Amino acid sequence: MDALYSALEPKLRERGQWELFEEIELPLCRCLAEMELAGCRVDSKALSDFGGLLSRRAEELESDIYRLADGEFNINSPKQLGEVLFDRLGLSHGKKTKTGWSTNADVLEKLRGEHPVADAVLEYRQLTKLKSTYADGLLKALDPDGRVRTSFQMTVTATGRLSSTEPNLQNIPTRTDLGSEIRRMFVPEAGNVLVDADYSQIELRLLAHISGDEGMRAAFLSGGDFHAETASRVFGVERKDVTHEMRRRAKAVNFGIVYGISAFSLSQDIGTTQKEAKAYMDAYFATFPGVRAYMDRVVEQARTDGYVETLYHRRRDLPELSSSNFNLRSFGERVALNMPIQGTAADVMKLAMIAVWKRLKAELTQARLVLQVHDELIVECPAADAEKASTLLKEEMEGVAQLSVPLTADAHWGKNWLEAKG
DNA sequence: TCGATCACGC
DNA sequence: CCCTGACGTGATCGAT
Repeated sequence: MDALYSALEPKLRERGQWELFEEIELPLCRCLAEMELAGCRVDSKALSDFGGLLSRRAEELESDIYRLADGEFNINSPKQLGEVLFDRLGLSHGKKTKTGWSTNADVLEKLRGEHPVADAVLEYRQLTKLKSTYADGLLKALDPDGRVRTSFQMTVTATGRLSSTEPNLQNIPTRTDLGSEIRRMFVPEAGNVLVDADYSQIELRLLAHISGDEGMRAAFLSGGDFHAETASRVFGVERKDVTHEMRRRAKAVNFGIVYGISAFSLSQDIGTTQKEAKAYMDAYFATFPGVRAYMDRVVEQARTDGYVETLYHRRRDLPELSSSNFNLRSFGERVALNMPIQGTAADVMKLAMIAVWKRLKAELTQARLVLQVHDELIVECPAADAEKASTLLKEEMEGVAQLSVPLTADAHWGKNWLEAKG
């Protein structure tokens, strides 16, 4: 230990990362260890019943697909599926992969009007994914005491996020009604509840803070619906005249900006022409000029330094920026834009976890942190402590960093993870 | 065993 | 014009 400290401490200090180590990474270790040890209780009966339901429905779809395709084949093989769809049935193909025509969800959705088998395959894919990865996967990982225990990795991601393996509890379905049923099967011990608290728009708030863009800061300070506020400013209409479609498009632009999106991908996202998507991006940058200035600044700085860093000095090296390969260089630029935002969000969440963990130890000894999903924390506690735990989570998550825009978190509780999501 | 494809999360 | 959204994990296929 002494040898490691004497070798590594000066290196960290030189890079301005000693505080990152002492105040974030090191104290987080114990917190994560306790979370891993606590695990999450799963209703195994409900899970295995659900698995049975999925199997039966997948089997029905399987025979539908064989009938519609006029022959049997391995639906799980993209190669065989592609041959059936594009060679035998002659359906129109979209983009290519390295090995043939793509059969991904994007492509199948476009084929919906062309042949009923597309819809059947989409549904088949959803069911078999839920069955194999979640129903079977979680049952396989179940410990004898009825709890699943993930492993949180601190040294895997390039941005400072955690990752979760064996089982991955950071990608439990939420998007579809059928998929989110899996969350209903994450339950507390008898007499307990699950409390779920999540940051609202943390990455966009950090973009507003870090870029210092006045318009974007004002949109958050107004306390309203941020995507609708964005739409109002970008489309130049009164807040009350923002349509559902305008909000949807503004949301897609907000989302894409954080990742360094192109006009092409944005147009794919919102279903417009590339020209129209570019017009939205231009309007966005005209509305929030500080964001564009920040993006130019961060890429320029990254080219000079060879790395980017978060507010807490977590660093990512970017050798890609000096590549002669256009695609690789472009990738480096997108990473330079995204890492400081995503990474600072990860830093903030880690600080919040440490703060929550300390206060729970002092004030709610029966409560324990059980999961983290990037912008969301889940605590299991006695039902009688639900209100206190919710308040504690909200206070610590919101108070952990002082930004030039409000940092807000919402907390709910329930008798399972789905309910606790609120 | 491993790369490719696909699909789930944020 | 290049070619096209960050970060992850896991199941499955199929070539080796």
